Amino acid sequence: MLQASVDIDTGEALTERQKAVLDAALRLLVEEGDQLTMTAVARRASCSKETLYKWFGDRDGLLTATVQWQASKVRVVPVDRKGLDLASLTASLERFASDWLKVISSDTSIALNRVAVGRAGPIRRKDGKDDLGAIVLENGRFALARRLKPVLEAGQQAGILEFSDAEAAFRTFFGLVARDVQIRLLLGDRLKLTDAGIGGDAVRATQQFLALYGAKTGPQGPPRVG
Amino acid sequence: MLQASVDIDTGEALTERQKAVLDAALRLLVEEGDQLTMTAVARRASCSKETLYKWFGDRDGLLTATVQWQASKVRVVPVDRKGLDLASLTASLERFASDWLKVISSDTSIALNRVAVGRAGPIRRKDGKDDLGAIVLENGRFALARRLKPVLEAGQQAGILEFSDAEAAFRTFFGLVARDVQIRLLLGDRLKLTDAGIGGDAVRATQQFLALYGAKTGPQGPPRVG
DNA sequence: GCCGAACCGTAACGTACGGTACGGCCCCGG
DNA sequence: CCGGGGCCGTACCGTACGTTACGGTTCGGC
Repeated sequence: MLQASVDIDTGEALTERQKAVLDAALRLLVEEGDQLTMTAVARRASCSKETLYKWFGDRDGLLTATVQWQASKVRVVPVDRKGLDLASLTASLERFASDWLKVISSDTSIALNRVAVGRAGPIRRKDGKDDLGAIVLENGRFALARRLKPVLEAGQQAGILEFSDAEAAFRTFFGLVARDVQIRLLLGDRLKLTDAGIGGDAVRATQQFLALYGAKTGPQGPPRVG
Repeated sequence: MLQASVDIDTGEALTERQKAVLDAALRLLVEEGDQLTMTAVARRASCSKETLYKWFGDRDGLLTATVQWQASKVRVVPVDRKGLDLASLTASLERFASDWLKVISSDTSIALNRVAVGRAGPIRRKDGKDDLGAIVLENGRFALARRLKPVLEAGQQAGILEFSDAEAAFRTFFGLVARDVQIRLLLGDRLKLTDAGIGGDAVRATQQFLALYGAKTGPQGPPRVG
């Protein structure tokens, strides 16, 4: 059968109607998890199953398009590397930490990660091509690394941070921020994250990271850890 | 219909034959992921489906019993709190970190977490009772906390560690050890963890943890972080 | 040796769901 | 006004799989 067009591109060429259908699928995914059916999507989106199959090929294509559609909705705010000092670096790191905690604790992220994890089994992908897990990883953890690493390197060049491996530094920051939150949420733990709690965690993680990677020769000593 | 006996107890009262069946199911789970069928389990275990249903009630019961069976296989090695010094505490923490990394990177753990995550959707469990996610969480992350917290508190009483909240300290250690490993593996990332790499990560995480929570008034200063 | 219980192997049933076909409606170019 | 393409709604098909039923076999107790 002919491949649907949205199977290959990055999901940019979508009509408004198609976006609405994918939004409906996304909402359904959040509500019902992986066992959403094509019939349910068609009913929720007020479209016919025939249209779904024409647009997205099969159930896999619909799922992939939905994940890519959600991924395309998160956009990056670049950080200016000019006039970087400890205060602005701290603020940036806290911002990253707070944003990341908000993302991984959101219903949408949890639902998407659930379906991607569930489909990442050993023998999936007969064509070996799409792979939801790779998409989620690319737009989650790796996207965060791409955004954060320039900040870390700028901090290094400004003499505020000290590390030999930016990747290792990033992964430490990642661990300090996320800790056990994501796996607990994915496993269904009723973990309540308030805005205040997220803010406090962001501050704590940032302070811990600075304590580990802050330059000892800087204008001031490493901040205390609470 | 009558409830099967193993549905309610902790999985202790299992015959050897039943254990063999669960081991077969476990192997199949690792190989094929969540889409293992009752027929496949019966064939692999050389037993009849009727027996499976008599013993475990339904597919859910078989899955639950399998997860509990695997959980019951990991046993705890208690740590002696006598004669605790920095060296022995460091060794203990490195041991915990190494063990934990080995666990979360094992095929069995990945497969079990996959199925538990996949089944932890919003509306699962009509009876609201079993919940694979809770079982995995209880025997994974929370079991680790129960084992590690006494060590941390012993370190605190020995004047080696300083913290006000043992739970927070544990979660930081957890984050420093696991970082992004588990979510990447669950999402299908081909992350290769060698024994040497695990050992190095355990040392690094332990040093970072001691740098953050080591008592500043101790016999020696906080160790340097590599 | 005989009986019943437990169990194996397999066939059969029912259902849910992915995927397809078809009739009808709307809209747009001619 | 007419024809065709795109889409909706729905009925339909095929299959996979959970679940049940049944005949045959083994085994422990008497």
